[in-house]
Amino acid sequence: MALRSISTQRRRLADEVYDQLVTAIMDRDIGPDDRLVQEKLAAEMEISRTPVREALLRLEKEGVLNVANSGGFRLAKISEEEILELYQARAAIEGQAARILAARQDPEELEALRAFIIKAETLENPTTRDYFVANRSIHRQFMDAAGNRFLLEMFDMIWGRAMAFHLFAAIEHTDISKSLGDHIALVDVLATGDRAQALEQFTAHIQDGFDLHIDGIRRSQ
Amino acid sequence: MALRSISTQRRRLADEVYDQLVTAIMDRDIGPDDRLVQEKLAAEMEISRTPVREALLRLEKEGVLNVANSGGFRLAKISEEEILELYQARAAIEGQAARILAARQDPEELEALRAFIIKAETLENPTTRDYFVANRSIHRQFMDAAGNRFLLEMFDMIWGRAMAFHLFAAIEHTDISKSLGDHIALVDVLATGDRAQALEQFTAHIQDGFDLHIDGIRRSQ
DNA sequence: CTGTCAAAGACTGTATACAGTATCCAGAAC
DNA sequence: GTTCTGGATACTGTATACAGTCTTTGACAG
Repeated sequence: MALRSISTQRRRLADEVYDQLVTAIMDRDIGPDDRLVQEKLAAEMEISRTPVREALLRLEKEGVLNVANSGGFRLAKISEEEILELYQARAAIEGQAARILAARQDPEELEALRAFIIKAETLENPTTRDYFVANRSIHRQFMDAAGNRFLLEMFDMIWGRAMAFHLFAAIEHTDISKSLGDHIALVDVLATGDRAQALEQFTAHIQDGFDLHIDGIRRSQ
Repeated sequence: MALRSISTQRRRLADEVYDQLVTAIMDRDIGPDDRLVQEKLAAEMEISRTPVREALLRLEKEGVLNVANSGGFRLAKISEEEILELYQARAAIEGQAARILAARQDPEELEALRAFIIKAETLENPTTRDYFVANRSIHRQFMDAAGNRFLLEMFDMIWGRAMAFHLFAAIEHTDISKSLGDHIALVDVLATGDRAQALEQFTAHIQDGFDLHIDGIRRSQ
């Protein structure tokens, strides 16, 4: 008998702090004007500075936070330029996953993807955030299926940063049914086995997202 | 006029430790059997445990180190499977950069790349490591030219990990002149402006690297 | 009113101390 | 001889203490 270890990885306080900060940022509890100071956060959370410091430095290395010149950390700003770069990076990562999946062309796998998409997009009265979460989970599922841990890691990095930057708050909640058609079409192109075409279509899909995004930003200004 | 800040970022002791560990790994001063213990390293470097801990945790998060079950950190092992994934990720990142460069098709930029390649490959009695470094710097130059900071970040992540894993030690020192032709040909395809073709050729170039690599590993066993 | 200098304050980085947990070993029990 | 069980050991995570640096502010000189 081989029992799995109960907790594969010890949970550190720093991880807890990290998670709390991330959700706080996503929930807009932390805004661009807030200054995050180690001592204050530690006091607030009733722990010592050490784990707080660790979490803050991690977020800084990930590009989510910047050191403020007067000490403390601030939310990093993102420019329109950087948004474009983020989408370009997405296209690179997810396009490659598409190539891999198209080359493999595993019918079972593709069927599972279809099922996943339909399930994920069955939302009642979805908010913008619901839509975002569903969209992300669908795209992540493609990545997961491709089975390359580095690509997956980069995917999470990109989307994590996007969330941190409230990047999708500007997106109008688009028609789900249209999007569903899009995602299913992505599976269809994988089924053809044409790698170049798969890449192209994924890239185009992401490009659509970008256009929508920029449009949303422009209109919200 | 926009003057750059003198010291963009304060240098922390942890960074120093990190760098030392990375070079030690690359120089094989740290092998797969060594156990890295915070206290011992700290004592050896005559500093406290805090910055050492920080550096070790960073390397762990980057996948270079693993926590050993008996405490301390060990070099992470990499499988042949993971090497493939690493190359796939490379293809994704660098292929996208190629698309960007081909789309831009800036003659000056391409000329600069050519010059860089020729300069970088002018090596006398190069060792395997010299070759590796030159190759890396050439590829990085392409990425740099593409001008996407996320792609560049991922590039560094991938190559950093590759170095940490001694991934290129197995590669026989191949004929530089052949490789030079290859790299110049990469610039040529960018000059045509054909994005799909550019992607294809970069991917093929990286595939060649992979084949060589696997071959090297197989032969060294 | 403006510019300069000094002192205070705020925060960080580093060191050290403390507590908890997992591992390993020795000796007892069978 | 093998297996179990304490206890010592080793190492980490967290807290706290200390020292240095950067910013800001206030007073004074021009």
